[in-house]
Amino acid sequence: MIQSAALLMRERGVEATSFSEVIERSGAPRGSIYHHFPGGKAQLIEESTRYAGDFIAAGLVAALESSDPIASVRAFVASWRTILRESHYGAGCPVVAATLEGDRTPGARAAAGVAFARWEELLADGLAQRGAAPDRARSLATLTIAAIEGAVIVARAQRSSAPLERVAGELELVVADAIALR
Amino acid sequence: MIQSAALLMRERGVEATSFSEVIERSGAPRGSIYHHFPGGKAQLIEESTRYAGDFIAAGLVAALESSDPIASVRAFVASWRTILRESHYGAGCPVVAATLEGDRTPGARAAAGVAFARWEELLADGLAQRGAAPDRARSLATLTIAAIEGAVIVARAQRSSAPLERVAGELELVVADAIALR
DNA sequence: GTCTATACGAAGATAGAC
DNA sequence: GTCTATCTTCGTATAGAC
Repeated sequence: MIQSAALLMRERGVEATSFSEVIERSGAPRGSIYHHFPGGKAQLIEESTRYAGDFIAAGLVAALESSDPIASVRAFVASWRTILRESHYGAGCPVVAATLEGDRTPGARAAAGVAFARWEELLADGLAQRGAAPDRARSLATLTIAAIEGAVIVARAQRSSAPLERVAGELELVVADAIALR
Repeated sequence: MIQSAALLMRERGVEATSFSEVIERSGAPRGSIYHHFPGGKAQLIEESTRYAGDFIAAGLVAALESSDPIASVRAFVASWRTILRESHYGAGCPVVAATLEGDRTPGARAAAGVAFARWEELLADGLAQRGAAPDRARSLATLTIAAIEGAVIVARAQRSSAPLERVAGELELVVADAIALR
């Protein structure tokens, strides 16, 4: 159910993700929703946000296995490209969705903040260890994550991966520069 | 009503923006909703997205009045900082909201795509005219818009303007580099 | 144009049996 | 744990009077 909710969140947003659809997609039994999630929808969304945050963090760790930081950025971008393409630009990031409609589910928004911070930390450490100027590693990481998340949104609106490709190209230049400056 | 809807969209998202609240905030008469918007909510959201897109484009034009492209980026960032601060990190970008919940309102998503393209065009032209390497102006513009939109989201999730500041700093470096390389 | 009243559906949540 | 049934609320949309 948590996974299904995350998938629905990234497609439709939090508010448009209903229990009915989560049940339908996950095949979970109707009657046990409030047994597993006594906190109701807010709890489900919060846990799904955490799940998605961890999932994407794992992808980031995998991308950072390369010793080349540019290859890492490229691998991270590639995973988003795949999501966009396979969903016909209908799916984005569940953590972003949790942020945007977070006033009604403060727990989910907080979980989104934690997820972003975690990704940033992973990426900043990775960049610093792989030759990026240490004092710039953190802001580079923030830029990378923000730019990719933003690019995914623009790509969905325009139903084209071109914005993501342009952003990816620029990010590669920036990372290369930051390493050369060291 | 269009303006009120845009304000609600940027705070709560499309799905959570109800006619009742639009009426309440705008002071418009209940009975005339479907007189002015025969297409119902979808039409209202679509027109609000266009309105917001034009509004932000106008801000971008104003920011581009400076002859210094870095000052332009700084001015654009400043307007987002103000929105975040004044809303206590409760408000983001209505055009982003229209994109994320766009499956149910394809017209609004399309309007969002047009808005992003327009901003990108304005910024790319401005950067090219102000000394940015011509062949990079467009991808620089995409990066700038995507990164700022992404930073606004991260800032909301973390209830802090720090991510926006870090992204702004990096963007200034990138733009400065692109001009120096010319 | 704007009003009131209302139809209609969907969603979250609860109760109590099994 | 899971089921069925139901409650309540809320949202969009429509109808028809003024």
